[in-house]
Order: sequence, then structure tokens, then C-alpha cells
Amino acid sequence: MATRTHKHTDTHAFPKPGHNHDRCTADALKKAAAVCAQRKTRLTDIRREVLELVWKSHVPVGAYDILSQLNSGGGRTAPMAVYRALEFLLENGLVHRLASLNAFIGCAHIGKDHHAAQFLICRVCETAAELDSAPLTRALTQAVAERGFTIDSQIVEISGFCPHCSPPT
Amino acid sequence: MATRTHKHTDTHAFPKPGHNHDRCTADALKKAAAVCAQRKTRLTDIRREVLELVWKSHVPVGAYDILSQLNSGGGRTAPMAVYRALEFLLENGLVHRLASLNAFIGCAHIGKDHHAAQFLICRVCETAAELDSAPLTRALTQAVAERGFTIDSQIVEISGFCPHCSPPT
DNA sequence: TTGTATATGTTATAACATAACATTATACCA
DNA sequence: TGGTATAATGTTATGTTATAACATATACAA
Ligand SMILES: [Zn+2]
Ligand SMILES: [Zn+2]
Ligand SMILES: [Zn+2]
Ligand SMILES: [Zn+2]
Repeated sequence: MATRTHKHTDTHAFPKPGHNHDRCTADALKKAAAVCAQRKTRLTDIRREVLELVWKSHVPVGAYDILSQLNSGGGRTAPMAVYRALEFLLENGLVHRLASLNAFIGCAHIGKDHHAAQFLICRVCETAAELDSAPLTRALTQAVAERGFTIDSQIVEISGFCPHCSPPT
Repeated sequence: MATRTHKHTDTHAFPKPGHNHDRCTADALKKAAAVCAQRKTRLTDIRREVLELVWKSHVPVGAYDILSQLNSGGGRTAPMAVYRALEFLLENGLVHRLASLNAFIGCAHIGKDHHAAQFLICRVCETAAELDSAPLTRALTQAVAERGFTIDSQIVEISGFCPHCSPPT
């Protein structure tokens, strides 16, 4: 028998180039529906469409990119609609916003109530992944407390080179 | 004799409400001039003016705020001029940009080549201060390395309540 | 001084985000 | 079921942040 469960993607691995991303998307949408049901919030059409577009890849996507994809079939959706959908998704912990990119990415740990918002962002393939490191959070909490500061929210965004992309020589 | 030097502001203390801020500014400008001399870059009029405006307080300031202050006397400076000055100041390590605020703040550790860019930002008084914690940096480096990631640059911005401002009850 | 690199001026536009108010859909109770 | 409140979306306009492109001016060294 197996000594550990074998999910299609290890939560702690940086997304691999050729992985079955359809399963990431399906998984996220399923969990999103569950979260909304539990919280009695409504995952309406446009909200789901935006969530699906965010999950098109692991590369953070801008609000206006989402907008143009929505309108690529001749639609006339306005920016407000996208921003409102994103606001809903943020409030419900279904997506994150990356301040350093002005872009959004699907949350990889829906329901886990992390809200740590620690990210690794590859400069080459532009993939972003959550780094919700407990030791890092502890060090951060400790360092902040030493300054007499009380944390309300944190942003940790680390830019560099992912395991699948080499730094330029 | 004193067992420790007594700078007018402890580098590790969060800026106090009533401190002698003129000295912060004078200090920063002096060091900025020294850095530019050493690096053979030119601290021109507009660059110095922008740096002075950034140092008006410990509250991060937006590019267009700087612009309107520059133009408050009837000037006609364009946004480009401000952004170019800010770009120069960033490149020379004289100011930092806070991604979570789209705003700029004077570097409190000019010359120390930290480039860590770890900040504490008070939600009440809006003051921002550099954290630059070595243990935090170590934890971060470690956590990132465990994921097979190579750091190029980091953003750490912590929002909360400074030692001089109470959290809302 | 004269060429070259650096800096600034100028105009326009791109990119990101929200305000304000009208309309439509949904939930939920009488 | 119908009425009413709430939530969601539509629509128009505007605010805010940042950069592109090209012209002119200034500094500085050969
Ligand atoms: Zn995937
Ligand atoms: Zn990569
Ligand atoms: Zn000060
Ligand atoms: Zn404060």
C-alpha cells in the first residue's frame, strides 16, 4: 500500500510545464462552488467565467486581459463587471491579487483560510505559486513583534527563477 | 563616557510622532549627495527636489502628489519628469517604491546596499518604516530554496498598527 | 570648440481602477 | 402568488498611475 496520498499535483511543487492543467481548473471550480455554497454567496455566471479565465494558467492575469478575453466573442462587458467579479472572488478567498504585477491568480489553497499571500513569481515563465511557509510566517511575526508592530495583513512577493527555468548565465 | 553612540533617531525604532524630522531630511540629502558623488551620477535640481518632497515625511507619497507639490507655485512640470527622477532615485538606492500603495518613500539606510525592501506600514498614521530583518531574510531565503527557487528580488510589505497607534478596539 | 552622452521638455496615450446611478434578477416573506 | 427588499449587473463617465516617442537643451571630455 502507498504510504502517502498521491494528488495529481503536489501542493508544494512549483507548477510543472507539462502538467495536466485541466485538473487544476476543474478542482478549483469545484472547490469554489463548495465554498460559495457553504458561505451562502452566489457564484454567478460572470463570477465563474472570470474565475475560469484566471485559472487558464498559473500566470497571473490582469483585469483588462480578462476583460478582452470575455469580450473576444463580440461581447460588450465593461471593466466594472470584471473588477466586481474579482472583488467577489477576493473576498471569498478564491483568487489573490499580486501587488507587484497588478494581476490576479487563482488561489491554490481554497478553504484553508491561509490569507498569508506569500508568492513566488518566475521571471522567465511568469508562473506564480503560493509559498505559504509556516517558518517564514513565524519569522515574520517575530520580527514585526520586536518592533512593537501589530500585523493586519502581509504581502510577500518574491521574484526570481523557478525550478524549471534557469537564471540567465 | 557613553557606551553607545546616540544618533538622533534609532534606526530600528519606528518614527516617532514628534521627532525632529528636519534632521532626517538633512541626513538623507547629505548621504544622497555622497552616494551620487561616489557613483558619479548626477543629483540634478529636479532629482533633488523630488527627493526632498519624498522626505517631507515618513508617509509614502504618490508620484502625482509629488507632481502637484512641484507645480504648486505655478510650475508646469509634466508627469514624465517626476517618474524619471523617481527612476533615478530608485536606481541609486535613494528611495523605495511600495507596490501595495503605488507610492514612494525615502530610503532610511542609504549606502547599506540592503535592497531587501521589507516594510512596515501603519494603517492609522500611514507611516512606513523599513524592517530589514536578518532573521526574516534568512527564513525567507531558506523557504524559497526549499522550493528550488532562486531569488532575484523580494517585496515584503506588512500593513498593521505601529507602536504609536492603537488598533481599533 | 565640437562631438557625444546625459538630461529634460513636450505631447500623447497606455494601463489600471473606481464613482455614481439605472436597471434587472433573486430571495424571501406575507 | 405577489410584493418588496436585497443583491447583482448594466452603463457611462472619470480618476489614478505609468510609459512611449520624439524634440530640445545641457554637461563634459577630447
Ligand atoms: Zn495547473
Ligand atoms: Zn519559470
Ligand atoms: Zn523623520
Ligand atoms: Zn501609526
